[in-house]
Amino acid sequence: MASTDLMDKLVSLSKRRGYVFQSSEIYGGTGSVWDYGPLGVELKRNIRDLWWREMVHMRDDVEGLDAAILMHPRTWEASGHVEGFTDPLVECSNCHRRFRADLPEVEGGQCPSCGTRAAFGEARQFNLMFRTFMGPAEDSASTIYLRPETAQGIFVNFQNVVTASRQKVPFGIAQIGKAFRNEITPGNFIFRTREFEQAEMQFFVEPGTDEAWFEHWKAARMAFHRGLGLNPDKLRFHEHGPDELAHYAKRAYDIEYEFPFGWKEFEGIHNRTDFDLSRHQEYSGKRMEYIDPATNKRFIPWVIETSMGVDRTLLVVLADAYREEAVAGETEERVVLGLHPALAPLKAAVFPLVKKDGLPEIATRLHQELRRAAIPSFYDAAGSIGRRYRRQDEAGTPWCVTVDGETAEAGTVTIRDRDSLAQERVPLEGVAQWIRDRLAR
RNA sequence: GCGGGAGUAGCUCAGUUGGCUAGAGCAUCAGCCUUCCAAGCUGAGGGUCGCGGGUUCGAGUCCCGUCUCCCGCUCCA
Repeated sequence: MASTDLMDKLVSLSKRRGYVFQSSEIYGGTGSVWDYGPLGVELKRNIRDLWWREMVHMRDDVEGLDAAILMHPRTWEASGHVEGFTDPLVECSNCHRRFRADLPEVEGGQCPSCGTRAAFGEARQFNLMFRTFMGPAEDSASTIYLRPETAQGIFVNFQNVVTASRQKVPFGIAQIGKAFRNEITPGNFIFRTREFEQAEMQFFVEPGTDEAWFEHWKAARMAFHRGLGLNPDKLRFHEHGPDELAHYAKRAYDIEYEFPFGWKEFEGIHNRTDFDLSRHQEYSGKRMEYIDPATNKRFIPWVIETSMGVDRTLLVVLADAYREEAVAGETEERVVLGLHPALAPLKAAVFPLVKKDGLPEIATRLHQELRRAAIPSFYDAAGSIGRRYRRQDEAGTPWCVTVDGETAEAGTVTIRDRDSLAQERVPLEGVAQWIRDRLAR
């Protein structure tokens, strides 16, 4: 399948089935902002929940946090974002490309792209941070920012968490939340948006142990994505060269996925050194040192960060799951979202084979039972049985349970597998357990 | 912000040199049919043709303006 095609198909399927809608569509849409529909919100929750389970619940050395989006403005001076995210840019009058005003060539009056000795015009300020006002009075004293990354909420709470949780270094703090950036070039569906969600963890370590922990988290995070069932051939690491490193990073690896529009990062593992805590110590005047209770050694911890884009991961999951395949005896291909069952918005759909002979009643009861067993289920009696299977294929539902003529006599139903199309007869009262067993795998 | 492309139903589109009440397929909904993989039958809902102005007896169609989206340009999750 042609790759740009695939993106169009994903956008289209997302809207058709209720995964992703464009924001404010009735007003013509808002650039680079997207809403998650009924299935999308479930998929996103599942991604968050799996991440949280692995990063927080399954570990003794990571604590959770949910910090506010609005933070004291000094935070962003300390973090370097006021400086690093505000670039004076000039535009070449010949090729219309923009460049940082402080590039040597530009200062020398030559365009780095087309090489002409071009007129650059006035430098304009590009601020990548969203600005708003704290309090109703619009004066400069109350200007604050929407956080451009969630990490700072963790750093400013470092001492609070140490005290409250009684954790000892090495340990981490994890949180999931929204961040905002006025990207110059948003695009590619939900890949680069101006409002986005991060799932990130800052792991605090003693200086000198940072390299080992970096390797640990690098491996752990890749293992996580493989565990989601993603095609390993489409996953890889990319190490940042010296000129790619962010202002705070000593070493950085991206985890990249081969999207239809190329290999792109959807998670970063960064060695942030002691940059952030040191800067907060400097700017706030508060001690950011950690005192090892065993040795009384004092140090500002180094930080290994894992930062995953939730929306990007959702796009990875959709792109990786989408397939079209021929069905024996049919001209139409079927569209399947082969989502890992743990990610699938609906785990099961329940159908009466036909709308008579009491089949709908039995199916409805089973549907209710599944829901009570915490198995998200969907009841559908509309259209032919094949049509209903196909609808669930597109929704990514792994199992369809059909109540048929044998159900009343033999007490069994069929469970149809989304990927193999195979059907298995299972006792009516054993359906919930059958599904639970497979979800636990 | 700059350059290019595009806006007609949920989707894909048709709509003639301006001319009847703006259509089709798919999708959706209701009913019928149907005992396992989208294809049958009957019916229904859904459009101020992106928005505003102009020309005209008459504008989806022509003119002007405007908005939005998509694609490309020193950003990163």
